[in-house]
Amino acid sequence: MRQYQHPDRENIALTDVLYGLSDPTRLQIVKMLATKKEITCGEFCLEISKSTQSHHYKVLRDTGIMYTRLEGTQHHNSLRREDLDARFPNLLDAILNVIN
Amino acid sequence: MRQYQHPDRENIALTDVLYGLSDPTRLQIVKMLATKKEITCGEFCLEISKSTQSHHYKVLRDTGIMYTRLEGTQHHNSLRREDLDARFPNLLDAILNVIN
DNA sequence: TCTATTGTTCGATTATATGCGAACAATAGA
DNA sequence: TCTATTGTTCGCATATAATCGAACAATAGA
Repeated sequence: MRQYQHPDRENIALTDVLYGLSDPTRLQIVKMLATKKEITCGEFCLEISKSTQSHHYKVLRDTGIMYTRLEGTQHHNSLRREDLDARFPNLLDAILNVIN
Repeated sequence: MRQYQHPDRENIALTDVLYGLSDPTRLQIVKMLATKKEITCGEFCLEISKSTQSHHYKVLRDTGIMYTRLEGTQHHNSLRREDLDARFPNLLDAILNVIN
């Protein structure tokens, strides 16, 4: 693979984003993404198989939540905060601020 | 049936709410609920079968998004705005304010 | 008591989602 | 060139979701 297809900002759909965030593992990933500029896949330290991790990364990319930049063998992931804030003001903050 | 089981405020889970709102039909229902105090099932005027409607109502009740009050043969539905705002400040507003 | 109204539940079908191991692809570095 | 590292894709199994028609339950009103 050379590069990923990330949806343009205007093509990010609310229901897709809500779906993307409705899985506990993916919400956990997003919370971690919110704390740093970029995180590589390995740094998430998830206790699930690599293929399942890849599945969740793909969902997050496809729904427009996460951006993945390739550099060598590593994938640097970041939260698409500006795009999400522009499309859905306050949504991400409201979700990230929830105390469990 | 006599009455429905609605989750208590403290048992409403973020991922459940996000899942509940991630379906276009359910999001549409919630948007309508936000415009009135109560809406009966029939008043939603959805173009899907009654059984599918009931399924979505059940999801919205089970996830803590909607409250259903029985009165005669009609079910009066309302958005659990106070409970949702208390659990997840600004979340509902952020979602309802999205312009499509 | 009978009938219409309102909405749910049941049973089935089809579609999506989640999860895993194994195989694969791309790159970095020895 | 060979090997280790990083992460994806494939193929499959299982679970969950969405949808429908038909049957059912509860109530209101004639």
